[in-house]
Amino acid sequence: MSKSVKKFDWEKFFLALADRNRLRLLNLMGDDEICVCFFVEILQMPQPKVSRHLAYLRNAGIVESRRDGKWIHYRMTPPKDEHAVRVLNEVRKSSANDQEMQKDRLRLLKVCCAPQMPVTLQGAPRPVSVN
Amino acid sequence: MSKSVKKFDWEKFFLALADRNRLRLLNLMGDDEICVCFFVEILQMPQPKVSRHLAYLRNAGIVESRRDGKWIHYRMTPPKDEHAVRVLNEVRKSSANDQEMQKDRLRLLKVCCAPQMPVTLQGAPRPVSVN
DNA sequence: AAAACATATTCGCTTTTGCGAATGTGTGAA
DNA sequence: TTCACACATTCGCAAAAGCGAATATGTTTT
Repeated sequence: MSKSVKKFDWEKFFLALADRNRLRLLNLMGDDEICVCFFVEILQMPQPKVSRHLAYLRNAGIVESRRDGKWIHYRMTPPKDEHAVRVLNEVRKSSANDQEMQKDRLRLLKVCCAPQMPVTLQGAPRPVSVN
Repeated sequence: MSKSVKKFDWEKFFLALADRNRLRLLNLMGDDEICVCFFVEILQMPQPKVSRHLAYLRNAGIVESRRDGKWIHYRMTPPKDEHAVRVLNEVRKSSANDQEMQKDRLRLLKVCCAPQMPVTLQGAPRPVSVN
């Protein structure tokens, strides 16, 4: 058993990135921790769909989650492989140039900073960097 | 119509990379031009399978092909998006650390440099950098 | 304890992907 | 022109992915 650490699974990693929904989720996370309800609100997707895609990213080792009472926060986490880390950086840089991705981020900012958040988000914990 | 150039398709790009067969093909190409029969011989895969995966890579804008008499050579080509180019560079660097990928490259070297190539490759044009 | 809430998972279903087998296409040799 | 060769494409099927709907799980509120 040459190594106890399992080899990084590139297939799973790329498969996780091969979906626009998931790229949008990653884009929204950025350097922050965001709770699921925000994804649902911003991306206007049914909650199970969001959860499914987040699970996909989690299984690929791209994001981690943290429970906070009723809420669960997701954040990006550096993959086990250094090259994969750099791939993700490129993805993020690329998202910065993308029309729809920019819109998503703007929507997130607008929603979070609004004096009163939408009904569906009443009481939800805002992303940290927006506080 | 803000731009006449179509946006780079990240989904298709990552989907193309999300398959070990295709990663092995890319690894064998490296900086060279290689003809299909070599892929078939080295990877020990049925020819239609190899062609299908090569077509996948071609459609994603990752490789190009060139006809040379009966033979068709494939080579990597820089994607339209600069970030995608860097992603590919990381993939290649990562392959350099991979056990099976190394074996594949060794097999290629050994087969090409042998005084007499295997029967299935008699007369086939060797990859350039091996000449 | 029960109800309300945020999120995760399961269940059918449709669409897509990958495969081997068979067939098609373009090129050079006989 | 016929054949052989290198490669591409098509076909039918099995496996996997994505989806909405329904349901399950864990947490807080009442």
